[in-house]
Amino acid sequence: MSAACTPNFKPSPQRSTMASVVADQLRRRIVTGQLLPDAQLRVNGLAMDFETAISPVREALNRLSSEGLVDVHDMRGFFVAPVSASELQEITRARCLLNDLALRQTVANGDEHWEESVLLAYHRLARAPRQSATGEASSDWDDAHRAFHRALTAGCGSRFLVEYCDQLFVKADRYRHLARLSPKASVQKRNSEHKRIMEAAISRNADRAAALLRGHFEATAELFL
Amino acid sequence: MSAACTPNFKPSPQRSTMASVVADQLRRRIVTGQLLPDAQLRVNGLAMDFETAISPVREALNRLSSEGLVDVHDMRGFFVAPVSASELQEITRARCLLNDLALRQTVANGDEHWEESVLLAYHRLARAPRQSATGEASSDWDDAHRAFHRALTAGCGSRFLVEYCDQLFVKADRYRHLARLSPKASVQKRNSEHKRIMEAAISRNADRAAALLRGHFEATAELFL
DNA sequence: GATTGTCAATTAATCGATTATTTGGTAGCG
DNA sequence: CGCTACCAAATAATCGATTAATTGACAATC
Repeated sequence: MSAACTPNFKPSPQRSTMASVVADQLRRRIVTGQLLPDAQLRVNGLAMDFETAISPVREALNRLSSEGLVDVHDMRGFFVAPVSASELQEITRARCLLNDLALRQTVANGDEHWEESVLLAYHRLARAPRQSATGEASSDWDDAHRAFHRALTAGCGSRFLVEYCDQLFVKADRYRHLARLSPKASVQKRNSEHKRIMEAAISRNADRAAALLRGHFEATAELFL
Repeated sequence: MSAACTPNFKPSPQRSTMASVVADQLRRRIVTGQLLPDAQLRVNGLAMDFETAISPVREALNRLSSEGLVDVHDMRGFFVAPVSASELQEITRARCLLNDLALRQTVANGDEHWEESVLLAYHRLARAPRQSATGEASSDWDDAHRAFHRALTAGCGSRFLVEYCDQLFVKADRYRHLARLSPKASVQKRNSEHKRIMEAAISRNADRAAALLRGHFEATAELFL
């Protein structure tokens, strides 16, 4: 809000660096599958695409490397992180374990504010169009989806647990997008799953919420496998 | 092994980049408390220290930023991540939760190879001198300590869970080092704790191992608080 | 006296060029 | 025919210099 209202006392200096912009863009492209697994990320080409020099691109790639979306091989360059069925199974397993843990803590400890934030996040998700007019996946929906899952676990009291669940969400979301790109992909409406999860969580039914969430994760993984 | 035996067919090209070396060095300095929390990391100064240019230093700092050891503020530079009692409590809590989970999975699933690796890691830890002749903390001991804790959870079958436990270990280890630097620090011998944890784990007593591990984490946190 | 505006010094971010390394192809050799 | 050594093109890593932003000191104003 402040940014929009501030009448630019300082002559609007760059709000963010080129490196940050490039990192955000590349992260999105990797997660949405625009950049395919194992693709080599040539610093020169990317610098031309983004109309910038190579240093900011390298900085961006170095950030993504610690997030696990990009692999660095010293003196050989940067590559989009590979995918595999076994990794997806590991991700799904870890998601089940960690989200189960977080959700139970949350259901036990969550306050009114948590309840409201889950309800709000669900509302926004349900309202967001899943694909844009052109049939492309909507990044608004993606964001709302992520925010909903984050809200679910956010009341657990451990920001690290929330953070790890979120990281796993992003990794799993990449697989979801990749599955969607495959020709035999079947687009399924599954918003009712989110609704049931929300209702179980808010009514403090930990066992039911955890089971639903687990099913939700496994169904997502099935799309790819 | 292969590196040592190879008679340098290629004229020994650089095995690693400057950026990787700097990143490793800085990580160690931050974790051991040589670089104090909130300290500003001036790229120019670091480049002179490491006798290199600013680009590799910036690359290293960008990698560390995604690991949570360094904070980047666009256009304001890089800073050593701050510490706080509340963060340590969150770290400890998350460690207890995740290691408990991992340890129970491991005790249920771990095979012979896992047992042997834990025994070996303990042996190396017990043998490593805790401080060098000059009284400085030994990085060998630190490495062995980390390897031991990693080995404990490594049999759980989820590489992500192992990874997250390891990340939390590093964060907690920074607090341990910082506590050690304080004048009123009391150096305690606590290797017997590791021994008991190992024994409980190998004898597949999940409850006992988990309880000991929890106590171990909380005792470590107490040093700082 | 506190607040705001200006300016120089400092430092961050970016750039273009240079150096070092890998890769892929080809010739020489067993 | 397969293997190794060599070379040239491609590309990764690094460097030094340039540009852009912030910080802190100081002056002007309310």
